[in-house]
Amino acid sequence: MKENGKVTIYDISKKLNISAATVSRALNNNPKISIKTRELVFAAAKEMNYKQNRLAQALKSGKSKNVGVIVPYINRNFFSSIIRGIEEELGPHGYHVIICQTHEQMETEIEQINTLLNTQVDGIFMSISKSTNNTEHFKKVLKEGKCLVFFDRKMDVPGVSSVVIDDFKAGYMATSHLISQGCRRIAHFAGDLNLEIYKNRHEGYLSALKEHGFKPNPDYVFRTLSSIESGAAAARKMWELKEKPDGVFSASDYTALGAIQELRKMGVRIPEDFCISGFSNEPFTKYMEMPISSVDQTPLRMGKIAAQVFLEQVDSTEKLTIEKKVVLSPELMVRNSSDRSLLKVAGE
Amino acid sequence: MKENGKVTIYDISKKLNISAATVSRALNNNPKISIKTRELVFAAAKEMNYKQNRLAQALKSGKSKNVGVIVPYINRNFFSSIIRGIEEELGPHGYHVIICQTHEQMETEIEQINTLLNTQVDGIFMSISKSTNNTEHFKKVLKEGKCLVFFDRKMDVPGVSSVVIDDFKAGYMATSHLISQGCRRIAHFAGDLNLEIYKNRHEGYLSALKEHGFKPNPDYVFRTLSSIESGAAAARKMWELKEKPDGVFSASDYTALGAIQELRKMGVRIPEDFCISGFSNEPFTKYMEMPISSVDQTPLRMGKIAAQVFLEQVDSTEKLTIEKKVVLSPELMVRNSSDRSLLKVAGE
DNA sequence: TTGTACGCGTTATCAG
DNA sequence: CTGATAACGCGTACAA
Repeated sequence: MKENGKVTIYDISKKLNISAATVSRALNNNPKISIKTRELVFAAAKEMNYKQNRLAQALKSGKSKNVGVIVPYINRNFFSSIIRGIEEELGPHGYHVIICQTHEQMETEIEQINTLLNTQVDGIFMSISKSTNNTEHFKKVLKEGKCLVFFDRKMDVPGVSSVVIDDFKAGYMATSHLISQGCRRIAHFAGDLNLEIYKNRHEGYLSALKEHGFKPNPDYVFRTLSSIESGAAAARKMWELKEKPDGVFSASDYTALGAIQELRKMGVRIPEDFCISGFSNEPFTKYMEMPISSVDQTPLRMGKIAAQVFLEQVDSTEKLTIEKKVVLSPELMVRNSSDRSLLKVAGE
Repeated sequence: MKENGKVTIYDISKKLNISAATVSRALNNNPKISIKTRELVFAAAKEMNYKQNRLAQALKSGKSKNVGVIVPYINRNFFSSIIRGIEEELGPHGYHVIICQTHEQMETEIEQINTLLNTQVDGIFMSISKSTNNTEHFKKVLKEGKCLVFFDRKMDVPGVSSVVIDDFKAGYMATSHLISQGCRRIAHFAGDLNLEIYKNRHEGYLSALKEHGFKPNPDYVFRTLSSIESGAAAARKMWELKEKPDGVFSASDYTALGAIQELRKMGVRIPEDFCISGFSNEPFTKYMEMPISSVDQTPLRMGKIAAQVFLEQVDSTEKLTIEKKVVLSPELMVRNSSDRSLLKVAGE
């Protein structure tokens, strides 16, 4: 055994007095090799503690068996769950997952894409940053012949596949649910309406209102950030209205939480006086004493499906650029913050 | 521009009628190259949209500029925060982070290590799985001359650095805090005492009791899992005791949460009748209507420091195998579930 | 200051 | 079935 643990097929070939090419073939189970030689090689390989050098393999084949995943922040539950899905789907196929963060900055997003391409990844998965307003860097990925898959936050780029949830439907579902609970003046905490996902949630909200015969009231739509403070502020503004809402569909769980805290301070009873549904199914929503209804985006499934789309693409017969758009259905988790069905029974 | 975007230093050298070596040197800012040539090369490189192939570089240099991070599950807040810390510290140094999951299985842990070594990573960061009871695979990493750094869950292996928090101190702090709040019969939800971290928390708990003149009561120590159900079960068992505890230091936030829910059902007032502190500072603990006290393990910092340890190691003058043990101090986050200081004031 | 030649570890092609 | 040779893209002694 050599010092630094770097055993190559050459070392094996010398020991066995055969050529390195033969060793390589034996190791790769090439059919045109004698069983005897193969066994000899495997035995020697094991004995010498040989390991394939995937770097050399990659350089030769042009396939690194690495993929990059770019997200705003990896320690957000939603993103880390997606990454988990990708890893679990791709791992068994021999891929490694390289992670990158953008911190919501387009410049770093561009930089991350560049370094990933330098590293010769076989594909890139990503959720675009909030500040991204340009698609040049995405096109570059395609130009290099690499596969690109968007998840959740996407832009329309020809040739790029995407996996998202149906945000329109999610908004529609949540709002309809509130209506079914007896809410009549439903507000909306909208998030950044420049982002496709928030726009779609908003439209789903409007659609549900109209379909049930309610006239949307622009005063009921609040621009919010995804934070507790923003939710509290929105709640206060909401309560200054002449005709106070009796429910809200919030495009963020954090905003929903802030609103709940604020409304409680003001003595509003939930869900009796006011129903609320959040978005993302953040872990905390189900742990509260008053669990918060929320829309689950099934991130694990999202990651797995994104990975499957990638696999189809790379396995497919070469240059045929497929573009696949997968739209997943969200799941509404109804919890106490919007569930009036058990109110009368609860006589504790 | 070539078809597949694969521009090499050869393409540049041809275009400029110089040798590839000169191009390489110019690109690497080798001092012994004329400024004029350098500028010519840079201009051509930019124009031809040249990108360094890090794979080839890595094969040549023996340094891939990739590190692997192995954790049980990446979508646990604690782990994803550590990974974030590692990425943010290492990214600026040109490293990429490859993530792997063990699902708490030693066999997959071994496999992940092997494939990471095959990929020629420059180092491996990891938190060992619960079922790991053997150090052979760790030694193998060292034998290959790669740097290994444990974080949080570690084993003692000569030559391996580690970054952990002081679990003993954490247990001591939390327990002392409960005592300071007037608790006299303090229980402990212990987790898996075979794991070093839980053992240390338990010992910190015992130490605090003794130091304050309390005699530890074995009946007050409960073996628990890190789950809500386990916490509820422990609470019930606890309440069957003749002398009921009046506080608990839980080694897990989930267990603490389960206990709180169960105790409330039984009409126990928190923190008046019973104080509780959890562990990990999971996001949900601070969002509850009754925020839960918890020990913050400062995972972001932990990741950054682990990365720094790695950098010191690889930058150091070669084979000198350094072994660095960093022990971080935990931070106790005191919240309502164990804070009696404001009880009399609260007259709302 | 620049060019030549070689090697990193592997696989594919072409002979034999 | 097996061996020699080239090539993937880059960096670097050595020579000029």
